[in-house]
Amino acid sequence: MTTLFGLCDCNNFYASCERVFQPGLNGKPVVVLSNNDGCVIARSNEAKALGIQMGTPYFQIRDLVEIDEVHAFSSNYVLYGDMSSRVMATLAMFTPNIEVYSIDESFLDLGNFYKKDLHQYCWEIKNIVYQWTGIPVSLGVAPTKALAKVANRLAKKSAKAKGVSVLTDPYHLSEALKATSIEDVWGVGRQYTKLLRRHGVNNGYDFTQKNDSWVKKHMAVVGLRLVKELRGESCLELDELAPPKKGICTSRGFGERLTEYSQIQEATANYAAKCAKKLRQQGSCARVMTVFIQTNYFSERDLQYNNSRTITLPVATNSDMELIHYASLALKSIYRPGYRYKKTGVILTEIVPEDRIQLDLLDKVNREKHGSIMETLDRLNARYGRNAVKVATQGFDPSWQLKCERRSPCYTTRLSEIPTVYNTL
DNA sequence: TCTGGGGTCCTAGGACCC
DNA sequence: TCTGGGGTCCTAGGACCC
Repeated sequence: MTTLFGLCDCNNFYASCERVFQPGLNGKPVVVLSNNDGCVIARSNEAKALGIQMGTPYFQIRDLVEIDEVHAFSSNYVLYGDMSSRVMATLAMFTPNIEVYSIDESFLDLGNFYKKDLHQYCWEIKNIVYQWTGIPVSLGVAPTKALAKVANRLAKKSAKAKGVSVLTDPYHLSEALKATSIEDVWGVGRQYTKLLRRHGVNNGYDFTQKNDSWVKKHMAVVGLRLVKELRGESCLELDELAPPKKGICTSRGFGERLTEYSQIQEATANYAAKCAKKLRQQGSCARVMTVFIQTNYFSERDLQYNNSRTITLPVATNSDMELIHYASLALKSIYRPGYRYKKTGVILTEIVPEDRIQLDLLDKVNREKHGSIMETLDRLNARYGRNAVKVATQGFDPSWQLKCERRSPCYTTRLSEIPTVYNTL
């Protein structure tokens, strides 16, 4: 059976989302900033043309923003998540099988579409997605996932392609690989680029000429799979159902440096609650929790302190109350006064389906009650907005909150301003 | 002053067991 | 004190992705 994959990628996704609701910014340089307005994580083509690099610290371009040369937005993940769902739902109409690979990318199974005029079909997809969502996309089509990545990159870069590139015949495929620098190949990061260049591999085509045992020796089985994919042998299937996550992490830098335990505890409680919500969304519970705290490692002036604490819970859980309780205990054991803290985080592992948790005979928690409280809480928050209802430990102190001075409104989802608080456990 | 956050997979090496 | 091999499990660390 011959395989054929499409890779659909939203162009400059976050920047495009912002522009959908401010069409006046079309044709102008737009950037989206990371949490805390730290650095640039998305750029419109015009911003790229100005030479703004991915990861540029915001303060280095602030002057341009202040004279309106560049339009900057704080990241608004609620908006991007919702726009993403719209794009993916539209794509799903064009193929029976789709793998949502990331917030802005999907693989499409086009295995049954060999007979179609693929070029024409891709244009249709691209146009409909734009018409229905306002998001411009690029499409690459090829016999394997790794080659679809190559095709997609070409679709975006080449002036001739204008956003669609179909690579099915061997000549086009090897030309495309020759035109792809080795560091632009999917799965080849900084370390492997150095290694491969040392061995005379400068582009995707050179890589396909290396023999299997050399690749296996230096890049393990992952590298071997990749090189086979680039030669046209499909090794990576389409994964339609995202498997449940094996680790869940919520961590963020604070808007300002914090020194007080109470402030850091409040932030940590909120991250624990966020993790609990992610667990409930995928129908799982977690048994092991790690809490960490860090000072600012960029600062040469500050005393540095990093520590973490991992605890195993008596029974796997996804309750806000319980996870906040243990997160506070863990934090208390590693918090030391006298430091200016920058960041904390909560990591959950040993994740199990919620209907298969091992109960403990000595368990004192009323799990049924916790379950129904969480269900009610999720319902209220879905209706009245994020954190309309929360555990008291999560508090009201804004000092740890993210800096996001340039956030756009959540145009597509509802938010409420009414806070209600309960406290239990 | 100001530098993101959240994941996956693989491997090597140590501890431990028979 | 020296003499072995083979298996499993766990952890830390490294590589990558968006």
